[in-house]
Amino acid sequence: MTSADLTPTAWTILGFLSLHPRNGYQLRQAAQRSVGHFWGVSYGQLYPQLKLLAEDGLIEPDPEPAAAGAAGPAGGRSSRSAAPWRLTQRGNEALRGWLRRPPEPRQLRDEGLVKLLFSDEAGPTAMLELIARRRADVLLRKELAEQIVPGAHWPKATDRRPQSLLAARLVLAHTLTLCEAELAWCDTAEQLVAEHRGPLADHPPELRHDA
Amino acid sequence: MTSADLTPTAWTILGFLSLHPRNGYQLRQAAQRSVGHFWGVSYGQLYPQLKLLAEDGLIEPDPEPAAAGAAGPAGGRSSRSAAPWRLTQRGNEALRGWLRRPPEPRQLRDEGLVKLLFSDEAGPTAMLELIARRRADVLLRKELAEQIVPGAHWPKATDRRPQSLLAARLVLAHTLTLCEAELAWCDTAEQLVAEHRGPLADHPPELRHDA
DNA sequence: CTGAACATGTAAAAGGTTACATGATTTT
DNA sequence: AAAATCATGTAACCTTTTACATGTTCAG
Repeated sequence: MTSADLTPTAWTILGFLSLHPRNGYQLRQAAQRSVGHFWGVSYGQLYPQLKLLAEDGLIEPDPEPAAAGAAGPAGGRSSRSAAPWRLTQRGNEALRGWLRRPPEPRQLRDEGLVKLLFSDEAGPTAMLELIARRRADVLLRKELAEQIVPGAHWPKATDRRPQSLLAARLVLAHTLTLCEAELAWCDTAEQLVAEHRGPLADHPPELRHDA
Repeated sequence: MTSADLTPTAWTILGFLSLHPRNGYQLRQAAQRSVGHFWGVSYGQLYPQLKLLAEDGLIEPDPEPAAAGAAGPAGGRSSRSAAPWRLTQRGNEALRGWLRRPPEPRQLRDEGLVKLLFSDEAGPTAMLELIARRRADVLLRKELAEQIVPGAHWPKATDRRPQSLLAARLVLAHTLTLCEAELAWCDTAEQLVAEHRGPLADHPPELRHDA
């Protein structure tokens, strides 16, 4: 049970703790902010998983010797926040093992797209509504991502800071690229619906999407 | 319990049946092929849901009077296939109601991205591997999508065929657009990792991604 | 005749989300 | 003093996935 059996949520916890120690609340916040749109972490899983990880000896309470230096606006916890967790040696090893294994295939559940697929009979207005809603969602996602500047506010005193911030930048770029592509799709999609509404569309004779 | 309470899978079933009648097996195949990459439908859910939908009077066995016309390579069921289901009037109404309601927010679980985010310490090779794997996945997804021609092989005799095939085209375009964007990201990402590996990267002083 | 594809189901387990419940601390 | 934020947890529910189990039909 030492290394391979953890739940996806548990691995995420280890990952975030590998950047620096935090408590449960901070953990969920970090996850929410930085990977929320492609990796949900809910309280319901978080605390039980923390307990399990601690029992397995993969994480432990941080003695937090790092009260050093400037208690700047970012670096220091104000007076007393709850006990942060940190990775143990074994936790670190487990994390590295996980990172080396090939990732699970990505899973997407996009009800909006499904509705769109079936909306031929529902009419162009319904389609436009789905597209508009999607645009709004993507726009929001993109704006949230743009507020992220990879790595800022890393606690100064605490070590363990990754040598580079390349990874964070790559992930950020991924988000932005896909958001932009999806916005572009929204434009074309709206156009196509509009065109279709007008000339009543001659559609090619034989085709196939579902069989 | 008539209309609003169905599971996501059940709505998908209704959606596909609204295009034309099919049996469970065909249903799963259609779902797999056309929306598999953004909407999973597994056998474990499928048959129980079919039963429930039938009990609720939203679907019923198709009397299949449509043995008419050419028994071409595509149109006709060869000799005897299993009983197909079709939408009832109430099923159709329920479906339309669902289509009008705003969709659930899309949910993504992308372990590859999470691993990438934590792979700074794992090194450039690990990163490149993650990117390469992603490229392969996306490429496959794109190729599968390209084989789809919206609407072909719709059973000729059966009516209920949507007036347009616009919806299928939009969904297809969505898939292709996003695949291409992701492939472009793979290119840049690989480049960035390579650059980083070389000059040892001067990275800007203060930043922030997770806090 | 043999293997592939067709076809339908069940049971168990895993996992996640939501809602509920509670209390401390900090800010207004 | 009240409200917001911090903080930790539990329990029920809901779904999906996976594995198992079985039988038929069709093509080579």
